[in-house]
Amino acid sequence: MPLFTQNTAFSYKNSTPTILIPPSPFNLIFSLTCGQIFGWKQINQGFLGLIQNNPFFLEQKGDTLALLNLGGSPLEIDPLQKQLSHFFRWDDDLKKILRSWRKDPLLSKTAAHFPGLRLIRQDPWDCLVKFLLSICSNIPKIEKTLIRLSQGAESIISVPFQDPKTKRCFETQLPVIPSPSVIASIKEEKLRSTGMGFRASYLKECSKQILQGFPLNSLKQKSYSSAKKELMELPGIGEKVADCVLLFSLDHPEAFPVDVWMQKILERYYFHGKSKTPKYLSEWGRSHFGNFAGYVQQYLYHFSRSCLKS
DNA sequence: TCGCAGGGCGCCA
DNA sequence: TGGCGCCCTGCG
Repeated sequence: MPLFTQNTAFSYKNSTPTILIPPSPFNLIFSLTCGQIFGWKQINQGFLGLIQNNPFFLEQKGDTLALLNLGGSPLEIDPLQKQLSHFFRWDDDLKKILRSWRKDPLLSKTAAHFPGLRLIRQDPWDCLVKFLLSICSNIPKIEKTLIRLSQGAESIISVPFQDPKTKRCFETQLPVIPSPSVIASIKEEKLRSTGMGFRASYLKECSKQILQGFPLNSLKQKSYSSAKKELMELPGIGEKVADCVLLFSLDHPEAFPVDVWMQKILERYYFHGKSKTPKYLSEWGRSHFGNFAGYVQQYLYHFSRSCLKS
């Protein structure tokens, strides 16, 4: 059985949203579609997804953010504001970060392309699982696997939704990542049958190690290099996945994940087309761009994928 | 039918 | 240290 099911179809138009004033600059669409997070469903200009396993519908209208809490229990505005602020890293001074890019023509260009793109602070276990599944994969495939995994673990959340334009009602399924203890108890063959293939052994072994006391959450308090070293001792976590988990969930905004898209744009614009290894580029990125190299990475990554496909 | 892909790993030179 | 094949799956 799903953990949570609404009795009546949720209609955005007939519901009263909570209005929040996000800091400027902030852009919901860029922040949720730039590739740093999986599992959010875009419905017209809004998004349906989970924050700390509670379902929300978010829609930005100019300088305000309309938010509908689709969870069972009502939430008060102050804790909600804090939750959103934490999730979207509204505590980062993005204006200051962007000002420091002025001397770099490429960064200035990307900042103009995606105004208000913010890093998101995800749950560490959630983030680790999703980036483990991203190894040699793509977003549609990852999302299918997440649905099957949470269906198998009976942790899926179903939200009936009425499209405000077409009036059509449909059920949206939002996958909740099963806990390490649940995943560790699932047979590897069953994990494989969700479509994750060879990643199943990585996921199961990571779950076991976390159950045995691997201090995932406390890596926030460690230095970037020692946190990364520890993370890479987990099976299936290499340079790139470790940097993604550090950047998107463990409060290390200096992390600089380098995948094929980042490699392409960095070699082209900073190394005159000369070939460099991902490890070299990741270290270069951190030392060249400094404490908030992760923001540079996200803007360059999104720019590379959106504008340099050819 | 086959090659490929938003890595990681183990093997080998 | 770097190059290579393999790992699952889905897609063109």
